[in-house]
Amino acid sequence: MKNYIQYLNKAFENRIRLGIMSILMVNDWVEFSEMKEMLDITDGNLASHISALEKIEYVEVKKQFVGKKPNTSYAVTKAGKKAFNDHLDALEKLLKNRD
Amino acid sequence: MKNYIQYLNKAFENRIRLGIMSILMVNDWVEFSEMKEMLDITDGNLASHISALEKIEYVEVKKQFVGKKPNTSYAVTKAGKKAFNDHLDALEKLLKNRD
DNA sequence: TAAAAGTACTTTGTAATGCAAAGCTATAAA
DNA sequence: TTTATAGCTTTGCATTACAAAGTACTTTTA
Repeated sequence: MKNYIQYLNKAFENRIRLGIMSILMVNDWVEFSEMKEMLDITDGNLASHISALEKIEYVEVKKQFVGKKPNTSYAVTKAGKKAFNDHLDALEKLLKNRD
Repeated sequence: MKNYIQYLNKAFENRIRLGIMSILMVNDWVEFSEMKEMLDITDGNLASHISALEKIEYVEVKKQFVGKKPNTSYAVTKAGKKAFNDHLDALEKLLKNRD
């Protein structure tokens, strides 16, 4: 048997980061507050996980004003998409292609 | 959108425990040394993760002698199977049934 | 028969991680 | 002028991860 766990991406081990990525994989540009509500976590907690994904360039940020209110939105980068798909492939192999 | 991350099982967040469970889901009674080799981790590390799964009764242990050597084997319990399948369902929903 | 090796842990120590709560900055609305 | 909103950052504490070393018992080897 091949050791598939080595291909799992440490960045996606945490449930919140898994949630963030799975949201961003199917939604272009999601707002901070929207994401916070979807995941049902504190703003500080979300900020720290998002910034971890930002630091490794899996997520990009857009800051703008909507009307007169500040608004931050997030999207997954190309590298983030690849990394996440690779992770899902590894997960699938781990779970199904066992011999 | 429903918040699916809440249904993920904390016990399976770690990659090694995910590996242990996915091995035990398809193999009845796997030996300590065999598992250690499959996962390619230190014996101490394996022992601690296994004992965490034992403590919550997702894994059961059988100690015997094979010839004259001590031999420890592990299997997933009924509760462990259910918990793991529930976790996989949650994962799948998180990743695919997004709306 | 003494030393080395194997099996399966347990203990120790340290670093990393997770998270809530509080604090902060800036603007805007009441 | 107080309060609210948005989005963080900092703090502090508890938990987790993991390597390395230690342990106990048995067996093999020199």
